[in-house]
Amino acid sequence: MFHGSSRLNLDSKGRLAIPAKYRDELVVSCEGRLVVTADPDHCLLVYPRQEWEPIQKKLMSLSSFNAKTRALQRLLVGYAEDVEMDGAGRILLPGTLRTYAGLDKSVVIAGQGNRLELWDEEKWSQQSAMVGSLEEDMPSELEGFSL
Amino acid sequence: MFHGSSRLNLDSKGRLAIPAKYRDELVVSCEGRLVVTADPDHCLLVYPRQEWEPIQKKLMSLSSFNAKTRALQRLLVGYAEDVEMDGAGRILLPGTLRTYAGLDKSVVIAGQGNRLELWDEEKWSQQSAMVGSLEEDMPSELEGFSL
DNA sequence: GTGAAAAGTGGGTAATTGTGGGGAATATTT
DNA sequence: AAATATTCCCCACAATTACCCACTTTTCAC
Repeated sequence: MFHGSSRLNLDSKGRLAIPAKYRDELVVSCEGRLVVTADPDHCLLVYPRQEWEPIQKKLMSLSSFNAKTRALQRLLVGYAEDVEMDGAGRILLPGTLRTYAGLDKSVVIAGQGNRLELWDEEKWSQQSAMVGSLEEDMPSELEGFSL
Repeated sequence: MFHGSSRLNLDSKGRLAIPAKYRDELVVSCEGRLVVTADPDHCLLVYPRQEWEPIQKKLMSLSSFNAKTRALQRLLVGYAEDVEMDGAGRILLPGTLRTYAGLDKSVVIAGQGNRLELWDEEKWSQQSAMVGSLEEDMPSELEGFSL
């Protein structure tokens, strides 16, 4: 399970050096074979390959006759790219994904359980600020849940 | 299962170079024999031939006494064309289909499980943006589903 | 503090992939 | 039958990517 975040830079070729704290786990769990895809909130999701596969399967098994579902399938599956870590523990982020998430240089990588998330630094700050007032409009799932 | 997308150009003759990452799979699964057809969302669908056949069978087995069904049959089956990859891994897109999907030069090809989708670049961006507010009106199928 | 190891950074080169077009062969139209 | 357009097969150039090596900075042990 991934957690914690780091601020780091993409290099001039659009490569991302995976922080050492995640690297070992990734090598063990999937030999550096990852899937990167787009998230509706305009960040990128990074999964070990075998974590991703059931998700894609599930997604594509949904009915095609609902516009929201189709849009979700197209986004998540359509953007999902296989990538592999190079000898130095880096991955090359495909241009389409970099564009989608507005990543240029300064990014934040954050562990989120079974996946990592990749944010443009600016967007990450806004996102952090957005939690705001937790009191209102919390979904009912959270009834009785305490931190 | 296909996934991931590329931005590429049709050449002046209306040919599409299938990206290398899909090419091998297509050669293995159907020796480059494909079926291209129209999608209600004004993109094109590209199936390996043996993936398409059961879909067409299923479609034509539906009752003809429903206007929506008839429209769907006419679109999908009526536009379906056989195409083959040439030596360089390219397919020639029939003019009718190119017109239907509004493809001129800049297109996006996206893997969607058992098929590929072909979009005019502009339309693809709009489509990506459409996921928008995930919170509202998600189909009940997605209850309890998490990424 | 000093040295050794690990992590982060940058770039060169070769191979693969994407793109464009020439021209022969085939089909379509007049 | 001639003229026109379409499709196919080929080659050539351009762009991108994979793979490798080298250097700098940080971290940690002693």
